[in-house]
Amino acid sequence: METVMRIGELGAAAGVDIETIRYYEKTGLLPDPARSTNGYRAYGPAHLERLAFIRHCRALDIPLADVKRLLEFVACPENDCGDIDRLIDAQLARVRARLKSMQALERQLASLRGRCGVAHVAGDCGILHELVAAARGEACACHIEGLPGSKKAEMSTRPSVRRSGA
Amino acid sequence: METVMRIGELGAAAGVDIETIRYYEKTGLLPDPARSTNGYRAYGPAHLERLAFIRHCRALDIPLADVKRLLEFVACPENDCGDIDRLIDAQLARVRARLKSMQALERQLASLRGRCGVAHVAGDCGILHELVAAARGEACACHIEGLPGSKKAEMSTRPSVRRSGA
DNA sequence: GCTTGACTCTGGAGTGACTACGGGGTGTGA
DNA sequence: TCACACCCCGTAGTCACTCCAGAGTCAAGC
Repeated sequence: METVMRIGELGAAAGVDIETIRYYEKTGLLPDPARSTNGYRAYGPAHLERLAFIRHCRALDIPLADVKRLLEFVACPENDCGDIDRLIDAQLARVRARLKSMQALERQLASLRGRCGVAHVAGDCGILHELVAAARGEACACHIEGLPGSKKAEMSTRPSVRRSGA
Repeated sequence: METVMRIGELGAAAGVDIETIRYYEKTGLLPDPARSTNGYRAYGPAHLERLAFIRHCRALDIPLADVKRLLEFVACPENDCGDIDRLIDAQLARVRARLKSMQALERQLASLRGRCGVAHVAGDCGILHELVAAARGEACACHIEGLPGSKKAEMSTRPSVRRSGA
């Protein structure tokens, strides 16, 4: 059976960019594969399984450092798994906190968007007025209920953005 | 009136780290301030207002590039504000998409966590079993309803993590 | 006058998880 | 022989900060 794959095939099989695969290798998440005579990486099914595991964890937003720890548990099933519990708990807590602030965010933006329906001049734009007023600390529709970011809410002095995942 | 602030005072007034202020200056979001004879930055109330505006936008998870555009609208109120609408709409769409996937994520993790209650050995850990099975593409409790990351959901081949904001 | 400590300056590097690029080598079908 | 797709490697860029080293400034206390 020809279970040996080159990097492009592995990537296609797992739905992962080849640059990402090389990145995982470089950072020690994927073991160095064998090489064909021409120097091409030669992967087997074990690599595919491991890569799929990593991507599943990443889909769960588990940081690579934690994925690494989980992989160690997979490799050493005799270890105590209390750490796994704690790891997942911590991840769940992170996600829930983030979720809460995202929901607040959504309410704020939805409220903001309602301010400006028709095309006109920026000087009259309700959105812009609202943003400026909010920055001044005046009462604004989107800060009705002590939302994160109002000035120093419990969540973060440090908001964070990702570029749109599309 | 002594409305002139040094960077530390501005930071304290706006609740922003001074490194962040310098970063905003370097990237052109905040104009270069005047300097005292000793070379220290000297800020006025306009800087504080602008900084507060930026932070409010960032609390709404608006990327700095978009904040820059909003600031241009603030500076030129005679411009057409249709772009503001679109900008906020796009931001709202981003946030809603992200929210949806976060909710799915939360369900997945919560379901995962339920698999392993008592401390034992990793080889028997339900969480680990579930993760491995899911990576294999087998039916798993957390993928009941076509969630992102299952293999190539509409959302992203590219999950993304932030370190916990605490 | 000297020290201490808090504050400021600059430039540069590090973070996480990729993503992109440049310049080359390899393999295959026409 | 050629085009073209694939692969190699190393490096740099992305975003929004965050941290650091090494140096200068300034007021208060001794």
